[in-house]
This record gives sequence, structure tokens and C-alpha cells, in this order.
Amino acid sequence: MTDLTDGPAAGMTDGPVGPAPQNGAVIAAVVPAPGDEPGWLVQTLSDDGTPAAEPVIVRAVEDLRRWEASGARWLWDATEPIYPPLLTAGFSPLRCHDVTMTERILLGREGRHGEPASAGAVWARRHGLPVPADRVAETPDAHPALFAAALFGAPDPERADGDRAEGDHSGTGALFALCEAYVDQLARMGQNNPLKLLIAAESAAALAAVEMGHLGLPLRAEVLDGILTEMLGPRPAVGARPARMVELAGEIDAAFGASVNPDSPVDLRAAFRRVGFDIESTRSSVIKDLDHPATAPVLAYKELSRLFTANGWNWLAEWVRDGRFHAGYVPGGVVSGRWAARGGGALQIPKLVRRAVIAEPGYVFVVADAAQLEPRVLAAIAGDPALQAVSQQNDLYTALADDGFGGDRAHAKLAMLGAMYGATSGEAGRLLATLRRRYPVAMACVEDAARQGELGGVVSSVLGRTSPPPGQNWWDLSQAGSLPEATPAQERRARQIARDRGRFTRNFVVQGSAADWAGVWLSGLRRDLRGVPGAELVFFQHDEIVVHTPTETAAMVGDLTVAAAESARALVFPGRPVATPVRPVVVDCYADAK
DNA sequence: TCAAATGGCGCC
DNA sequence: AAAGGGCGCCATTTGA
Repeated sequence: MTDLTDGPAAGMTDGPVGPAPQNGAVIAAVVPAPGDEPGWLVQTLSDDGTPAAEPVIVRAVEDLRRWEASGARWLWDATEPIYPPLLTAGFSPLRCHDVTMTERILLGREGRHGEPASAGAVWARRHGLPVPADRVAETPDAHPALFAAALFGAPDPERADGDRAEGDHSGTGALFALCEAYVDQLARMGQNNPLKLLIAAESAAALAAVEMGHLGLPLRAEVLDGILTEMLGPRPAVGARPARMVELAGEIDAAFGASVNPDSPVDLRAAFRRVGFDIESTRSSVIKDLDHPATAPVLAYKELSRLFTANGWNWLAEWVRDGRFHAGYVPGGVVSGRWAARGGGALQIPKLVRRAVIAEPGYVFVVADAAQLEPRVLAAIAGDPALQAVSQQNDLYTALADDGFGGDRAHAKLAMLGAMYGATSGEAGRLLATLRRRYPVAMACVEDAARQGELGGVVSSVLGRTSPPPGQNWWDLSQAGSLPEATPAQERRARQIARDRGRFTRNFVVQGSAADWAGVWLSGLRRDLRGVPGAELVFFQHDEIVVHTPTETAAMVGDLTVAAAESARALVFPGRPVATPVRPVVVDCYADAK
């Protein structure tokens, strides 16, 4: 038997392990066991969320597997922090319902972005009680649902305002709150199938995110060390700059005839101004056009500095252990539904560093990338027949170019990105007219979204994730600019924030819907990969998945990425004649994937 | 003196 | 007329 903990009670093998749920009981609600007891308190629920059996303490992964084998879907307050110890003990569930993840989506739809979203919060709101903050403390004992139930005296809501100090030592209060939160959410989800799909996919994504952080992305430290040494010189002493950067700093000083700190934009800009270049910023894109001896060493310094500070030896020591880069992933961490990363810059691994991302012996990477996802998504959500036709093509931008840009692919791409991001100046602005003529429905879709934003409204992704509304400050500035006595500066400011907001909502409908699709793709692939021994889902970045898998399974895994993409297309964009192709590539080194 | 803001840049 | 989306992370700068 595999113990979940090494606490004193973990050796007990004959404890009250739960009976596996019977047919018809498909939800297993899980909270940490109360007090110091190891393990978890689990209760079987019926489909509608009503308890179907007494809660039992579960201590071993074998027992959890039995529940899972009988068809249970796990219900818990939040995948983080419940799942990591389960995973460490070797248990990987097929699916779950993550109340907190779900609640954030539901609250957003109800115009209540940012309110506490834990099961305890849902429970408290349901009973008109004070709502606990999401993160009360980091200890398991202060787990939000447990905290709320203990604080308010559940399971008996009639006792809610008494006995607070006494708390809940049975742990059943937390289960009670969790189950009620689930019932509450079921009612609010109703029969909204796209929304249910989104919630199921997001819960599965939460599982995948914990697994990815746990597995880690294979990365050979000695290979990265070699790259660093080659480019920067040997690893410097703590607090010192690498030799190559010191050299370049010397060249910069010589070129300016003064001591200049290239890490300081203020200093650097002043130096360039002294030699006659009236630059507004010290971005590389600005400096590269300056005809001055300092230009080359400054650009070189910036590049090395970035490598050294973002992915240098300190980064290696902090994030890479035993040949794997372990980052923290936050599904739904971005308002659009994209993932965010916590620590290590996991979603911005530079191309150079990818040279150190090398498959282990006997394994390869299957890198699957959803090509040109966002314009295809736009075609789907807008229902634009002409753009849908273009989206069926292998290279969308080439097709676009042939369909109105005189075969100029670069222009076609620039125009399309501009349409989705809200750029209208310069080149992209001029090209927009062509898009509007050729794809009026798609352009109307993003322009309607922009108009909503400019007016302070919200927009929604295809499956129903809503954009956050503007804050009070936005409304204040907006109103100040529209009053008769507004100063020109206030009017300008109001116009500017309206435009900013419009660009945000314009992009949200596309980026958010792409994230919807990607989440469904990921969760489907995660499920399918469970049938491939040795296959590890090790990386996910917006529209790209990396699977580390035994060499002999590579072709099969590639096929699964394609099939999951097709399945996601059918689920997310039913009846829409668009394609969302992925092209899997089998490589030993991640850098070779592009 | 320390926390928050800014500038810059990597990824999508 | 003008209008470049989302993030995380680092070093520097600013400001309370």
C-alpha cells in the first residue's frame, strides 16, 4: 500500500477506507482530512450533488484508484493545493470539478469579477454570510472551504451564527460547504453546454498544469551552461557581471567617452542625446537605427544581459533540478483564459535556451503547434464565409495574400494581426481597408467588440468567458472627459482610455476564444495520452503542446494531437466550416521544432 | 529605506 | 486624426 503521508497514522492499513461508489453515484467530493489526520475525507454524491453515502477517510492511492475505476469524478475546492500530494503519491485522476476555477468563470459572467471564488466563499454567499477571502493562510488547516465551514459552524446552517469559536473538528463542515457550492454551481451552469464544456476543460487543464509542474520539462543543465559560457564567458562570482558583458560595457564607455550604465535606460538615453541622437526610448528597435560606434556594443550588451538575468546560472540553479525545468503554471491566470506562469518565466523560454531542452535517451519530443490559430478562430466566431474559406487553407496567410493582397504574404499577415490587436496606424492601418472589403463580417465582429469596450461594456469568448469590466478609475476618467467643462487634456485622456479599452475587448474575443479552443484541445489530449505508456505532457504554451514520449510512440502521439485538435474544433465551433490544424513535429531538441 | 512604478524584452 | 493585444521577469528609478 502506498501511503499518502508519512504521518503517524499512515501505517494503518485497516482504517475505514471508503467503499467504492455504486452505480449512479458519480461525484466524489474531497477535502483534506480534519486536524492532523493524514489523508482525505471523501464523500460520494449523486449526479445532482446530494450526498449518497457517509463521508469516509481515505489514506491510500489504491483506494482512490478504486473510486476512480468505478467512474467517480473528483470534486474539490481547488486543484491546487489538493492535487500535488496525490500526484506525488502516484494518483492521477481522469477528471475533476474545480470549484474555484469554475467560480471565477461564473462570477465573471454575473458581473462580479474578482470576488472570492473558493467553495467556502460560494457557500457563505449562498447563506448571506460574511465571505471569507480566498487565501486565508497557506496551511492545509486553513483551507478555505474548511475555514469557512469551521468559522460559520456548518454543516448546520441554522447554527451559522453561533459556535464560531468552537469550529468544526469533524471536517464534515468543509465537505458540506463543498457540496453546496457544487449544487449552487450546477444550477448556475444550467444547460449551457458551451459553458459546461469550458468548465470541464478548465478543470482538466488544472490537473494538467499540476502534472506539468511536477514532471518538468527535460532540460540539460550542462548544455545550457555550455551556451552561457560560450556567449558570456565563465560563470562570474556572485554579484559580478560576466566577462563578455564587462568587455562590452568598456566598449560602450569608450564609444561615448564617458561612463555609461547600459542597464539604465535613463543613463543610456542621456548618453545618446549628448552625442546628438534625440531618442525617446532605448529600445533595441530604436537604437539599431543609430549610426554611432556605441550602437553595436549596446545591442550586444542588451542581448547578453537579457540572457544572463533571465536564463543565466541563477535561473538554472533555481528552476532546473535533476535535468528538468520545474515551473509553476496557472491555468486561467490571464483574463482571456490563457495560462500564466509563476516563476521561471516558463511561458517565455527563449529560442536560444530551447537548445538545452533535449529529450531523454529513448525519448523524443512531439511538438504540436496550432498554426495561425487566432485568425482561424476569428473566422469561426464571426461566421465570415470568405474568411472561413481562407481558414481552410494550409497556410492561411498565403491564402489571404492571394485573396486580396496581390500575393504579398507579409502584408496580409500584418493586416490580419493589426485587425486582431487593434493597430490601425501606418502600414497595418492602410491594409485594413482591404480586409474590411474582403471580410466585412469578420471585421465587423472585432469592431463591434472594440465598440463595446470603448463604451465600458464587456465581451465574451466563444464558450462564455467574459472580459472584466473597467474599474472605477476608468469610469471616472471617462466621465471627466465628457463633461461640458472638461479640459482638452481630460478629453484626450478619456478618448485614450476608451481606445485602450476597445483594443483590449477587440483582442479578448479572439484571444479568449483561442484559449477556449486550446483548453479543450489540451484536456482532450491529456485524456487520450493516458493510453500511451511513457507519454508525458510536459509543456503547453497558448497554442502549442509538447509531449515527451518514448521514441516508438511518437507517431501515435502525433496522430493523437491532430485528432484532439479536430475534436476540439468540432466541440468549440460546431457547424462552422473552419479548420484548426495542428502540425506535430518529432524532434530530439525543442529548438529544432520551428 | 522599501515598495511600487517604469522601461525593456522574451514568448504567444 | 490617431489608435500595438496578453503576460512574467529583471534592473533601475521613483516616491511615500
